[in-house]
Amino acid sequence: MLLSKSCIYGIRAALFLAGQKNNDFIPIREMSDKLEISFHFLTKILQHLTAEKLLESFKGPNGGVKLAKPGDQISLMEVVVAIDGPGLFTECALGLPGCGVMKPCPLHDKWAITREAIRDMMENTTVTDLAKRGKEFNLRITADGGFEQA
Amino acid sequence: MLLSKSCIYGIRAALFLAGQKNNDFIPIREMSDKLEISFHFLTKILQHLTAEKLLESFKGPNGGVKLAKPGDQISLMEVVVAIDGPGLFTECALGLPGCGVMKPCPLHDKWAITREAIRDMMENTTVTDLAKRGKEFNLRITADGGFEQA
DNA sequence: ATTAAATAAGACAAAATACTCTTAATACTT
DNA sequence: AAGTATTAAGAGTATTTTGTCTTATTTAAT
Repeated sequence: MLLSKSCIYGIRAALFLAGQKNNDFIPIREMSDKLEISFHFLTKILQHLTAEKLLESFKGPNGGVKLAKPGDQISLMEVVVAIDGPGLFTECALGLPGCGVMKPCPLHDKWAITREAIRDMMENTTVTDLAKRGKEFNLRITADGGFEQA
Repeated sequence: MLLSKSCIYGIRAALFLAGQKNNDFIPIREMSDKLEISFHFLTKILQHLTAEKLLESFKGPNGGVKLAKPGDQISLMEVVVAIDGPGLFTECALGLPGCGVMKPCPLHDKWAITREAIRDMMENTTVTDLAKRGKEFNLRITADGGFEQA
């Protein structure tokens, strides 16, 4: 699997936030309901994204989480790195430590190219890109619903 | 992580076999020693590859495993699919069931392109390709050693 | 036949990941 | 000040993945 489940949940949450009209605090409970993700689990993931400065949170009534900066300045890659770490974009496909141009594995060259394609795609895709697209075509952000229903 | 550890071990074992002079049965113990992989764990993985018809095995003295067909007819993708399943090449990056052109997620189009790049690379790379390259430049197939030392 | 060399199979253990629950802390409302 | 809505934190559980160990089975060599 390319991304961990935590990471996928984090991305879906970020898209949800990027799709909001104005960047108000949204309660995690609302997000967990609409995205069909366990509240406590999602909370932990969002806490982590808050610690990583991608989100801001606020306690108490009218509290919740929101994007810490405009969604068109948050790339997919940032979210992935924040949750799964940078491994996908840096590590050897065969898991050999220190694999690189100096000490490559047989797959190094080919994988380096493919890895860059993944990085390119994720670096050049912002959460706003995806949210806009999602709203325009009512694309799915949950198993069943469309983007707006979420 | 792109590939599971089991899958990585399976690939490294396949490269080891593809790098042999002649396609004789090689004892798993020899492979586990040289590749620095736990014997029993590697055994389980190779049993699986045998069940998937990518390897042949033989019991008893002078037994072991060998490639079931010429290494230039075994793509990296076959090994990956045999161990990790086809998910990497077919599934939605956001894990949404049934994501596709009919019911896409916001990432679908971009991921479909990247996914094809991964597939292309793995479909067009054979274990012999990698083994040849490994032998030519003595590339690493273990954490420390070169290809031949393995 | 006996022994030794090997894979096959499956139980078991450990570690990582995914998920749940409870309690604490914070902030708004009345 | 009290009550309520919310995130924060961390303990606890379940599942999956990874890894170990033991026993059975097959085959060759003597």
